[in-house]
Amino acid sequence: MYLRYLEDLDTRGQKTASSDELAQLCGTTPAQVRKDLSFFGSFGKRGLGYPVHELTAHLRQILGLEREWKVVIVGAGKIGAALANYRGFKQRGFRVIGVYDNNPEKIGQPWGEAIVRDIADLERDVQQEEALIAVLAIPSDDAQQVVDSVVRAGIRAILNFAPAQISVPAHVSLKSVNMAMELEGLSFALTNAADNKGAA
Amino acid sequence: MYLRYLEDLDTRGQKTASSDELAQLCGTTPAQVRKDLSFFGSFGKRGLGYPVHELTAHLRQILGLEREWKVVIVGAGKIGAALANYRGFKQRGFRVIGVYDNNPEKIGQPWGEAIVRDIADLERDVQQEEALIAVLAIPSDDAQQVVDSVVRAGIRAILNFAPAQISVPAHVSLKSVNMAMELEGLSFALTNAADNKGAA
DNA sequence: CTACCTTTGTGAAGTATTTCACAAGCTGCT
DNA sequence: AGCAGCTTGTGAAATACTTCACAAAGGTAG
Repeated sequence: MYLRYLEDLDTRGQKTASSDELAQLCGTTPAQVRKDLSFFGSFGKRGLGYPVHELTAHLRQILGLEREWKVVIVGAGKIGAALANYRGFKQRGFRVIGVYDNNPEKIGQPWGEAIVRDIADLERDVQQEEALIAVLAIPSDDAQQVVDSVVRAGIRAILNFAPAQISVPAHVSLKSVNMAMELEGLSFALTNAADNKGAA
Repeated sequence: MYLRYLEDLDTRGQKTASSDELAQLCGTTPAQVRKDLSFFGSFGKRGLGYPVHELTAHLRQILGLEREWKVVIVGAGKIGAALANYRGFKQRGFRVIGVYDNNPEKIGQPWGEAIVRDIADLERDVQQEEALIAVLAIPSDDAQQVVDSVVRAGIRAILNFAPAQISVPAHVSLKSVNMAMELEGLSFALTNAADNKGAA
């Protein structure tokens, strides 16, 4: 989160930013900003604040965004399309090396810059290309099966959009995004609106 | 999260579930499950576990899913399409009353069951229909402006997919989903893979 | 060079969350 | 009915996270 706002500031040519300023941008507190950043090192100058450009570079390194990550997208539906189109990925060093689906009508169709491939080739391609990240945008029923397959092929991290609980071995990182659950969280907030506060 | 798995169990006809079982499904601990549920009441039977069907009903009520929520989707791009198509919403009581865009080529086009409307009508429609939830799937630059507009019109909760920091008055709930940030989290996990564990 | 203003980095204090552990309660079996 | 085997609900302990508050620096103006 800090990285995003620091990049904005950097683009605008701002040289330094205080913990106070970052806190306001990120919707947190100055003390929080300082504690967070100090976990990774001592980047600021007392009396001045944090050097914007330098700190973005540090954060990029910490997050591992200096290198290029090869990503496969599984599922050529609407969510897959939204992701493949998302130019933020390329900018951040996430290169989509393939889009896969099991629907014969979709396989072979052009799709942005790429062509939808047969999910049967997924495991082989991941292994050959040494892709490390997979994005799952497929129905829940198929999710675990695909996960097992890409894990066999050497995937190390999975971003899951299927509303299903998925299990992975310890060496694989998993993050799930469930849109229905997000909306339900809002429903809860509205229903119990007594102490309702706007949150980020 | 509990609700999702309880519904699964209910569909499969399971009558009761222990905190142990729920914990395994949800990737947490039995003590956590019991503490969480006990916050809202005493639903379980000692020696038996939690009555699946009854508990789902309780949770739905707690989450405010008994009623219907009117939702507007702003942005008729890929993400908007993914959301409008998502049948999970209807099932959960979220009724999409309109899809809006500012692109003249899209306005008037059929779109699933609906027709894309002019974003200029958004504020009026929200007010007339008394929609309380807005989903934002638009470019970052326009986000805050649209937020201000729908807030004026009476919106009470916003689910934001634009990678922008948005501010809302205290009586409006806001949830943001940022896909680039999710991937960056995975990048961090892979980079610092020393103590890398699979997480939900 | 000194006085003064600003802002970091960080122990300590204060909150919040998670886990432990066990009494109390339910069911079924003999 | 009494016992045995589970499982909840919950104070207390342990752990994690956030906020406070202030010494230590860096900068600036005179």
